[in-house]
Amino acid sequence: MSQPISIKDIARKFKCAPSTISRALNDHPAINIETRKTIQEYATRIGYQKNTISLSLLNKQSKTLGVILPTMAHFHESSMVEGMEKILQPAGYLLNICVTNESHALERAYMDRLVANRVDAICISLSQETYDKNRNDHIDHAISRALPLIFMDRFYHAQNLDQVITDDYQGAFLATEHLIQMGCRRIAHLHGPKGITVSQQRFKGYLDCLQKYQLPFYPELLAHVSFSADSAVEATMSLMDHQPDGIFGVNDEVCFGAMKVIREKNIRIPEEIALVGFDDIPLAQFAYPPLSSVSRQSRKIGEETALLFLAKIDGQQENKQISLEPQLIIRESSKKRII
Amino acid sequence: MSQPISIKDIARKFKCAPSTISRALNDHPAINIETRKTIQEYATRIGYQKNTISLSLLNKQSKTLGVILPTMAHFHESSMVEGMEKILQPAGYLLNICVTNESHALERAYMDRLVANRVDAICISLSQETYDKNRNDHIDHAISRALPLIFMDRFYHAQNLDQVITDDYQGAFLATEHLIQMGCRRIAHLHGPKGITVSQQRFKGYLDCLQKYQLPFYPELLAHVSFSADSAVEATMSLMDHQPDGIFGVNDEVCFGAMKVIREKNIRIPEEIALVGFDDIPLAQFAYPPLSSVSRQSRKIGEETALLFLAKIDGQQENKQISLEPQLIIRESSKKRII
DNA sequence: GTGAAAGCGCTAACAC
DNA sequence: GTGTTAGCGCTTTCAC
Repeated sequence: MSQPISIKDIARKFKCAPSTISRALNDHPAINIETRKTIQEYATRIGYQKNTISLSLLNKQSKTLGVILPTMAHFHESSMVEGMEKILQPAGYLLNICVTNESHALERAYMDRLVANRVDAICISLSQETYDKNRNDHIDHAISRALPLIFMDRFYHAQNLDQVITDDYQGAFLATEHLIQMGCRRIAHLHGPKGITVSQQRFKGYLDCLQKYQLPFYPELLAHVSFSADSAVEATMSLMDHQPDGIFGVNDEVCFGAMKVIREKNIRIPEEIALVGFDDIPLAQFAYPPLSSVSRQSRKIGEETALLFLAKIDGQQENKQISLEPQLIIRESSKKRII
Repeated sequence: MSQPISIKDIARKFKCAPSTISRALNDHPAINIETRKTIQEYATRIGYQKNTISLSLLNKQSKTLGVILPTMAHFHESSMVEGMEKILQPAGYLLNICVTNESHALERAYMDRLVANRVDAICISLSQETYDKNRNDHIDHAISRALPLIFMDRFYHAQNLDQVITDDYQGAFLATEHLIQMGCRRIAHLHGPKGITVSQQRFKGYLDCLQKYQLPFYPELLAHVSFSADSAVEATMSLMDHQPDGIFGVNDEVCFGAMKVIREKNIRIPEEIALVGFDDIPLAQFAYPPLSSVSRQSRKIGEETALLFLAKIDGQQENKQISLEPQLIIRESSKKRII
């Protein structure tokens, strides 16, 4: 493996000092303009690439962000990443992406590694295990390091930190309210994994909305699922014994699972059971029937996170909590024809 | 922003040389076992984290891989990444993920940046524009640098390089053959974006299969789509004028789009039109009716890429082409009841 | 206008 | 068993 070309190699070629080459390549005005051009040309020709590692060491900034995510294989997470890249690529930043698979141990390990790598900030969506076990020392540790830490999507209970989240509570409220307005009176909820804030907030929004409209909460109309369509099959089956006339699912995938079960029982959607999901994945409108959903602007979460980071390194001191408004998208799965 | 603790700080504390601290932290046998323990304990207590940047500079390896992808928001790509992480995290590698959005310019920019960052290898899934414009100098340049370069998923036409791909041709052949065996005689194809190898290979598999079974190829049964469900709507509409009795879609998303159009025309699936997609995304089995699909083991592509990289840095010289077998998953969307 | 030297944080070869 | 020194690739201050 041939060694990459260094500034010294070029200096030897031109019989001058490395510092001259450095200046020339950085367009330093002190260097003779012609010498500059010649050197720059030569450098590109032989394929010289600055070693940014040495610069990181020197400048104490790596121009790299750490991103820790519980998973990657959902539209929501990958959209967040795309949103971040959109803003950060032009700003010269690279992303170190780490998938924890909801494991606390991996989250810790990645956190340490990112710190060791001297990333300029860490953007994190906490793993379920971290919530479950309530083991936050790695988080507190990072905070005490004065390493910018931005919570994306899933928030962390602590005095004002930097966070960019969607208002899951409000989104759930909107979804439930819509079902009520469509005439549903026995609204079931496919509850996400316990302990995850996202699940809790959506459940809370659902509950509070029922209460506001003075509808009773039936515990038998609650079923737990993970975030997959698969997990919703059994859960929906169990709900079917209790005649729901509406279902609010913790995300769109579980609604796809529920719809399959409902169709197979020859129950009509939305006439007999109306459905609303969450996330508004691209396939939601291609469900049968097209699935109503709460959009949480996944891409925007990524963009806002990136902008928040840029503001921070630009000297912004105070921490900021950004909460994005969810948007209810109404499609056939919930359009009961009522007066 | 408080400076991170360095080995020098610890040395000052213990009134000894930095090298002693370095040795102690690395469990060097020469150091008194007790001193070692004391120093290690102290280091963890005050939250010392080795600066891996300086190590990268020293060892000329960054323990980081560059991953360049055209997009991130599809099951296939994000699964590949998850597969890579699964293998590479335990091996101590971090991933620099770059999304090109199918843009050649971004691909170049990212490539340069990754080289400048001295990543230990680059795993790339080429952008459409790179194929279209046939501008490969950035690729050739990387190759000439002796920087390990692994082509994932979308391959590069050149003498034996390292590549991990799925046999798209065979997958398409299987899908088409299955439709023929189900009695389809006028099989339409939703052709992916022009120029992309994946699209071309699938089209070729479809064509060759028709030929093998001596079925004519009807140009009017070909429609072009991007990889989204949305793009398939118009394309499928245009196909409907030509009475296809089967559709092979370039991926599952476009089949979701096609199915919506077909359902709205009250045409029965699979009786009148049978469908087969590609990728076997998790939602395929929750389509209405459940969608047959060719699985291309996305996660495994990532795993194999990671393993190939590990083998390479372990000294394996020859380049390797790994082609993963696609698997046809038959569901209701293509199960015509025939004798 | 250009060179020499120091230093970012760490390790390893070489002393003692 | 521990200290000294050099050096990874680059920039920058200070000379000249």
